[in-house]
Amino acid sequence: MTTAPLDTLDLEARAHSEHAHELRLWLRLLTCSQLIEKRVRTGLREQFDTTLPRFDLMAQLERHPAGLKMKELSHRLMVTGGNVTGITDQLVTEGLVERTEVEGDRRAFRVRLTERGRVSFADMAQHHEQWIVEAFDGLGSREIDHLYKLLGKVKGGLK
Amino acid sequence: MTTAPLDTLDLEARAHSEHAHELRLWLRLLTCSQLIEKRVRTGLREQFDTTLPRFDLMAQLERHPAGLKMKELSHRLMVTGGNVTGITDQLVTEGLVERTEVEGDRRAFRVRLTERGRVSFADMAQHHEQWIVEAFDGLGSREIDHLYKLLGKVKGGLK
DNA sequence: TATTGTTATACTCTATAACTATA
DNA sequence: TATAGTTATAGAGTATAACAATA
Repeated sequence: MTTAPLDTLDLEARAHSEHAHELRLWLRLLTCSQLIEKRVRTGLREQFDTTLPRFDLMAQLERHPAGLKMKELSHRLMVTGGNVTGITDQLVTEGLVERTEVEGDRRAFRVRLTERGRVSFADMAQHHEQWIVEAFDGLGSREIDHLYKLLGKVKGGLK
Repeated sequence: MTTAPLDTLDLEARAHSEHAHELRLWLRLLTCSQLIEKRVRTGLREQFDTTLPRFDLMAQLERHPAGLKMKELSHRLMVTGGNVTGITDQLVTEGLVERTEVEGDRRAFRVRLTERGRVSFADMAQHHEQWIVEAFDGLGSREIDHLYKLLGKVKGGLK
């Protein structure tokens, strides 16, 4: 049984009612996520003059060297198409990604990293990894695994 | 031991490298958080024509009937002062919160819910709770507790 | 007709820094 | 001098809807 803190100094000061456990869990999940995300955003901005959505887009492309269509990117990044166009435009301007033709469908593009984009991403990813490792510093590897599995159950229920 | 999925359709397609476990955990945490947050934002917008930051501010005030100073709100909501002023202004205009004087310090205000704000918040909070309960539907109460504790460790390491 | 992607628009949230008033 | 709060600004991120080109 978990005992509720009487009060805290952040978002978690919100839980009450009969479903207090679910609410507290959500607020803590949100707080953790926001704190880590804030650290990542700050790092990306200060050290690489870029943003999280741009990093995320490049990360998707790094996993798919052949490239991804705009619509696929939109789906994976969980944002609407117009936004992907905007972010892609920026990255194209900076020479980090490129639009290539899709044979058989002249409406679509396949977006992929340029060589420069790959080099740039590798550099950022290395630092990004460090920030994340630091964020979970307090957990042992079994706890990391366990947390991963529990969140998998959450994620599965959300689909 | 957790086995990495070969590929997924969302942000989690990003993990690699020697610290793959930490990275995967972060991406899953982020995905869960984003999905739930998206549901909450959509619900607040569609059913109450409001936003998450506004809801969060009101939630803080509901926990502190005597009111909170702008600076305290800023700290608890993890945003800078200017933003709190903006959101508070909106809520004051709509008659949901009010600024009251702090005796002994004429620079400061104490912001608190109006009666109308309390009623409005209670309504929103009820629906909000439902969305959250649904989000964790797949978990048993012991898993909820366990997840809460593990995230507590994460949170503790971030401070 | 449906789909891919772009454009245009508007709005929310955010950080930063300069500013006012008070301590 | 320091602190509480506001104002002004600029930028990031988002959703929506109308649009063009192609399927």
